[in-house]
Amino acid sequence: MSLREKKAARKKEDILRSASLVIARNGYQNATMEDIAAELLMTKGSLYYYFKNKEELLYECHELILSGAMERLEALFLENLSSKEKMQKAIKIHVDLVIKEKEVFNLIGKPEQIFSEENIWKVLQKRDEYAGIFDKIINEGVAEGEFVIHQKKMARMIILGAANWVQVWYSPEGKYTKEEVEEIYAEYLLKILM
Amino acid sequence: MSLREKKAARKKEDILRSASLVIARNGYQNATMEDIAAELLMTKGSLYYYFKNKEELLYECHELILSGAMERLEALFLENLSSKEKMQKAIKIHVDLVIKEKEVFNLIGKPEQIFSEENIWKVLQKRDEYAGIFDKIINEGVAEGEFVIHQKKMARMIILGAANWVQVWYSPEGKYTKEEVEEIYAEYLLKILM
Amino acid sequence: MSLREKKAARKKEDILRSASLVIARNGYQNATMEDIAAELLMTKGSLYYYFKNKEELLYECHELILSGAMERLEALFLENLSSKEKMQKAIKIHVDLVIKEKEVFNLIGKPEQIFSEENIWKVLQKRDEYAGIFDKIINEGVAEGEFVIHQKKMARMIILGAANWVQVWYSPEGKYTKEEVEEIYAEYLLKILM
Amino acid sequence: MSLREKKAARKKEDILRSASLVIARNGYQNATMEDIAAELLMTKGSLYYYFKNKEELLYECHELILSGAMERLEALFLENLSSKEKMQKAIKIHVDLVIKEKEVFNLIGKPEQIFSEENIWKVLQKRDEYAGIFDKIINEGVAEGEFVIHQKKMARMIILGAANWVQVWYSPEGKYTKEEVEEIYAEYLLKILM
DNA sequence: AATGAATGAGAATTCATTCAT
DNA sequence: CATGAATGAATTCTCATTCAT
Repeated sequence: MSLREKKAARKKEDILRSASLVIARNGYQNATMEDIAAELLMTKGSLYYYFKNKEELLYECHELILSGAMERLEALFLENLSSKEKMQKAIKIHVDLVIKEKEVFNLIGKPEQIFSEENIWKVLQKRDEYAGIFDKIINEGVAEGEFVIHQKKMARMIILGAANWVQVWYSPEGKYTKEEVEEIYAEYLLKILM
Repeated sequence: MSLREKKAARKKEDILRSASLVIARNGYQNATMEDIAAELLMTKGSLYYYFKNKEELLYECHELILSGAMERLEALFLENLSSKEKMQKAIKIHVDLVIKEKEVFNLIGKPEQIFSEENIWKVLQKRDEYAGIFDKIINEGVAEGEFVIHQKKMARMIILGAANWVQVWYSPEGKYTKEEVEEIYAEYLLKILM
Repeated sequence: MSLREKKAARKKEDILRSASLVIARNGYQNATMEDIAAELLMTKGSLYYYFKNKEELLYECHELILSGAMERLEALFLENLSSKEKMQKAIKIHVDLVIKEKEVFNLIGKPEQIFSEENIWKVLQKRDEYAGIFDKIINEGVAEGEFVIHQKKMARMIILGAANWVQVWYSPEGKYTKEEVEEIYAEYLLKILM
Repeated sequence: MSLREKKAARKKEDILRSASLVIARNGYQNATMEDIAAELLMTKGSLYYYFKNKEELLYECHELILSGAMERLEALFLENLSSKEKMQKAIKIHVDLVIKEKEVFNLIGKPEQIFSEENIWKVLQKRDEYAGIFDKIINEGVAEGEFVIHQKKMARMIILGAANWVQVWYSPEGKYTKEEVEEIYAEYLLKILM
């Protein structure tokens, strides 16, 4: 990758980060290309130099954020952890993600309303991969007798669903710090698996 | 209430029901007044006879659905039930609601993006009242020693959050019936309180 | 057709007429929806009440103009005319059309640059039908020995092509009146068929 | 002309040739500077080193193509040909040009929609010069008794107009070769002058 | 000479909302 | 009451053009 290309790649990431921010603030539909550009002190025209259209921009946001989170999750398998510990850490990572990326993450919920044919299945696939990591932890835990649960998929849905909701009520000015929330969620949600 | 008023009130409810449907299908932003009217074989102009504007229409949808659910929840206190039983039934009612009203219910999540100043606090208030019923059950359960939990609010958030997420993945064509989902959720989520 | 519908149909025609005018003046690509609306003292938003989009609007322009001309051409077959006379009258009608509708007519030339998949073949079809009337006159004339020509299609192309070009140079302020042009074209182009 | 200048001049011609191609394919308005540059494996920014703007580029296309054609036409006067022969050859040259340069040539039709004040009259002038060659052949033919025609200008309009239209329908995959079309057009159009 | 990047002035289109009838 | 019609503000996207490097 040449210097030029590196620079361009960095710029693209900058844009994605700003976009995430604006989208998190206003919601996807309410975030206009103008808003996103303004955040970067650019003009909206310039965004189209880097991204073919708004959907593409969003798609790459989604990709960036989810990929980052997946890396963190996968790293858990390199450490020497019990399934319980793995799941607790995974929950914390997920809550962290949800709080930091708010809206962008939330849109995972109803991609059909946002993405077109060509992207939708890639989005769903990525989401499945992401969820798959949690499934893997649950399966391992069950296999090793650490977890006792029959409806494994359902348990995963509950865990991720509960954590996603944090986005809705959490505020840094609130009663709990992010770390406390992570801690409590990790503890309580683990109960479901026991 | 005169006959005329009664008729109007019934019409209003019809509209709200159609609106819920369309919004659940397409999402709030994607549901146009035209779509909503079309569902009722009306023209969009007519909607404005009954509702001041789109926000108002949505607000009343929200009101209608939540009020209905609250009635059902409150009825639980008239029966002679243990806290566990109450919570299980409450969860089932909530999951039922979430599945049936999908999007409309979901928008509870980010009212700031949709409602204006004047409505927002009323919406938040209603939501608090709704959540308050779950809090009440939890509090009673703790007082009576049925539940063992310290972070009571957080537990309630987890329960409602997890249940809200059902909206995202549930499909009537899927592996589980609505009743099975309700059953499993009620069972698993109760673990959090024990 | 109810009164309402008649009114709407008339309005649609008004719009088409204005659109033709503006398109004739500026060319299709340069004629903005705003321009077209302004000509009618409307706002561009209103145009979308009557036409789904710009292409649709243009398509109907095309349809209207060509249909009108075809009626006039077909009427020739009801009169008792020799093929020569028919062709002369047909040429006059065509020149009249070309002068009056300038650009709108011209765009027939390269519909691929303007119309999308769904409309293009309808446009081509219509164009073929139109040209078919000239073919019919030629064929009859040849059958009856009035015309002597081997490459019949080519002759028709020459006649219509030559007449289409009038659009480019004709000006009401110029040396010839419309009627004179029609007369001379009818006379000279007939030579090709003899 | 220095070596540098020669190189630049050659590059300019390359660009013009590519531009002609792209414009012929897509039409002037649809041909973006990007498209034209891409055809040459350049970036659009570079085009502005050679041409002031898009109009200028088009203007020079026009100039190049018409000048080339005029040279070929003028060469006819150096041969020892009858007026009939001259006109037939001229028609063939023109048809050849029309087929090869399609769109670029066609835009001669409505220069007002494309060129600005400063260029328009130069364009019109060039066009008149071009047409003037045909007029000259006609005048000579009439003077020498080879042609019999009163409305000489009109006859020229018919001849050029008919030939211009070839652009619209001709396809190399069609029934006739370019040479056959030229032959037939030359033969039939000559009838007008007799 | 060439290019990557940015810009800004439109253009088409959508849609909540209004209003006369 | 209901509707057809009109509006205008907002939004996405396009592209010729510019300019620092």
